Amino acid sequence: MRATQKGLSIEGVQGHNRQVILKALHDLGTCSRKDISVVSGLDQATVTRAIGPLLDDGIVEEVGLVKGGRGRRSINLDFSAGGRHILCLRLQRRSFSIAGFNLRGEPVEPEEFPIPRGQPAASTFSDIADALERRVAGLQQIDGIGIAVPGPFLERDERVILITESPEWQGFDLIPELRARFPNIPLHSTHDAKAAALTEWRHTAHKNGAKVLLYVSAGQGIGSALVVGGEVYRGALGLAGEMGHMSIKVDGPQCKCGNTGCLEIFASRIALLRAIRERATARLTTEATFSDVVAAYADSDPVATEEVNKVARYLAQGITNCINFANPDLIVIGDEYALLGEPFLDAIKRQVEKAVLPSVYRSVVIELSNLTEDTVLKGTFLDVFSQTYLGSARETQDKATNDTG
Amino acid sequence: MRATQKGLSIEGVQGHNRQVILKALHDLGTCSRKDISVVSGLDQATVTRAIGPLLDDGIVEEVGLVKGGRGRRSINLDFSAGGRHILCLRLQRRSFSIAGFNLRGEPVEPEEFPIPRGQPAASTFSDIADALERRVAGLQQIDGIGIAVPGPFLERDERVILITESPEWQGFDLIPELRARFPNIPLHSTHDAKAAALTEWRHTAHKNGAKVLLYVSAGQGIGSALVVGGEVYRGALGLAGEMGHMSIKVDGPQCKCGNTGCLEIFASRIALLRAIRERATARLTTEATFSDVVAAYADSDPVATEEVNKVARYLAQGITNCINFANPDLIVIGDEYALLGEPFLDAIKRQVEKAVLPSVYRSVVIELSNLTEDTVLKGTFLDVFSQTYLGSARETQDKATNDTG
DNA sequence: GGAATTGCTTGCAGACGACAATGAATTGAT
DNA sequence: ATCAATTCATTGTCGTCTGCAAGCAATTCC
Repeated sequence: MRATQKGLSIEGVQGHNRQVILKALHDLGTCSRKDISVVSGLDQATVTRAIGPLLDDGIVEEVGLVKGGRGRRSINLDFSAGGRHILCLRLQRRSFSIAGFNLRGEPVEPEEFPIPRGQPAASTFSDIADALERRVAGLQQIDGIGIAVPGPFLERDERVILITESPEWQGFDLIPELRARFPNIPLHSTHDAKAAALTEWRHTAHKNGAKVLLYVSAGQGIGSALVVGGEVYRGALGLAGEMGHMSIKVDGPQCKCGNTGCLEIFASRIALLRAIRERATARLTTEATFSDVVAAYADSDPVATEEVNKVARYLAQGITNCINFANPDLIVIGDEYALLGEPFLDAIKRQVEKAVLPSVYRSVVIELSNLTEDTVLKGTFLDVFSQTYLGSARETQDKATNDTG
Repeated sequence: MRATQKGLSIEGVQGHNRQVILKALHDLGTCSRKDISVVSGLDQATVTRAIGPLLDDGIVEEVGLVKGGRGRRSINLDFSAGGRHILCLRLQRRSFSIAGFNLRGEPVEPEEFPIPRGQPAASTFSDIADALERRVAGLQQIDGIGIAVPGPFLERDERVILITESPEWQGFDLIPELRARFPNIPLHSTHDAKAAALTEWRHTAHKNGAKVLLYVSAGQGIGSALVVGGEVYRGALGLAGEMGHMSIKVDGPQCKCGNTGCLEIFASRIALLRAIRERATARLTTEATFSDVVAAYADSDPVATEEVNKVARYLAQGITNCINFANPDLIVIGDEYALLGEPFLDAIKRQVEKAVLPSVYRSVVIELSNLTEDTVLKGTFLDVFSQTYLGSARETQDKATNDTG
């Protein structure tokens, strides 16, 4: 961190305050100039003057008058619903999803495309690029493209370094290729768990007043992300959050990553299904899917209960470790495992309660995600949106700041 | 994080830029107005105008002319060496240390006082308060007091929640008591590993260009702290960094903290000595101390080598987990274990190399601390200094901002 | 000793936000 | 129905602060 913080010139103040105002609008949602004035501490006049150009630029719009109260009704503001959009792509192992988002974060025509098994990266890339291209043509103005990729993702180099079970992408530089394809649109990439965490922050943590959110994405793999004060913690290379590869057993089995006893070996969906299929019963056969297990667990099937509880035990150990290291005050468990429901959550909570100091346990809330939208896609939008409009600098301070003023 | 960022008034700009300038001076060390102008991006004139009051207030002083070069010699600036001081206290289990620091971070007459074994907290408190009182009387002006405490420390409540092996302090509210004793001096408390990490950041990380430092304090206990861009990561309650209580063995022995298989059970000095004493030899008897082990390890004593290597294996596991979760680019191992030297470090590095992905291993530097000063005391100073002069807000934004302008 | 160089300081003008006053829209009491 | 009261938004004025440019200071090189 050599670069010292830059000083603020008098011109810089306006830009700074514009970002403050947009952040306030983003936090508050639909609100009046007065509201923004109050939370930002800026004068009403200053807010009015700052909003002006934002209206002209189609970033913010007036959305009618507020209802109740005495006196003049305030004019509600919100981010513009038309015109400017951010285009988001979520890459998964077997499919990819695309949606446009208006500046309010409302998705426009989300679509999902399958990726044929074993299809080479170049073909998939071509499918993706074509789908994006169609969207670019269809939307009025694209202010940014966001891409969420699975697995350990070296943000610095914008390269996925290992997608377990999916070697196709190895060596294919997706992000730079896409950037070359859309050279005029700022393109941001992120890790899917980090994106989902951001959505969870916005919808859950923020209203609880949480300061540090640990999001655990539990499903095929075990990923996680830490959100501190609204910003995702990325680490030096953007690799932070590989909770699945924290060992919970120093002398445990070898993992593909090189480590031994990784949480993922014990607690991923793959591990759970393997364990259950080994004990195949009439209900849960050797062909049992995760949905089958969810249903069986809900019905208190003994094998499902036992194996899911084992997973809960392991996951709780991983969570306990993260609590001791990162001290979050909210933990949200998302992805497929959220489907296991409250009994699963309770099993985790009971174990965590045993394993951390009482004063710490009291200070942390553990929940299952209950969002229905695609949190990864939405989080990808939030990431691009923050960087584009709210000035969340993610080090690579583009010199070509797109002139919003 | 309900509070939205505050906007900047035109007057606020000056204050903001003053902090930017002081940060630049803090980062650069002795330097000229021109140097500050360059790194901060502010006009030389602005720097000159900002420095004026700082000189008057005795925060900064001119320290002679710079040597080489053509043209007019620049006037070197540095923080003032006299006048203003910060008083720091480091509380340990068996002793406490006190030192004044001038604003350059140079300690003034460090002293260490023993804490008699079993002495009740009230008596120790009285000793501490008296010793501080003498310093307050002796130094010209005290701008702040910093206190570093060992063990899990609930910063929000300013209470130590569990000092292993030292129950005396349990229930005694040291920090509030001290604050009551020195009501006119801002008092800041921190966890010792976090303080040491700050010192390590300043002396090691900063010049390597590291972005995320993981400091591991390995000795009687295993603590740690993460420093991100110069700021210590504290978590929601200030409890972050309890690496010693991350489990490396889900089915391991029970720890006092409630968890099972905590790293501290396997890798603390206490564990190491117990293991060695159980295998007592002529050289390493049942009375062997840590120093004995260090000496024996240096001489390649087989028992010492074997047991220390075991500890290295465990510690490496903990470090690996932290790498996967926090993705630091520099790891410094400090406290007593640093005395074990390069062979110990190499053992750790070999193990970590096996357990993390190659591209990750290449991106992280692992070192032993080689600082000779008391890093905790110095870090306590840095913490208070940052909050007092550089505006590092640690949430509790005192309304009574002491007027430095 | 003068030109060139480099760093610090001063004069001036422009930008911007706070404050106060005005305008706009609405409620409720007379 | 009309007028005070209320509340939000907008406009005018003023003071502050920074950047720019010129000037001053100190030093080297010719």
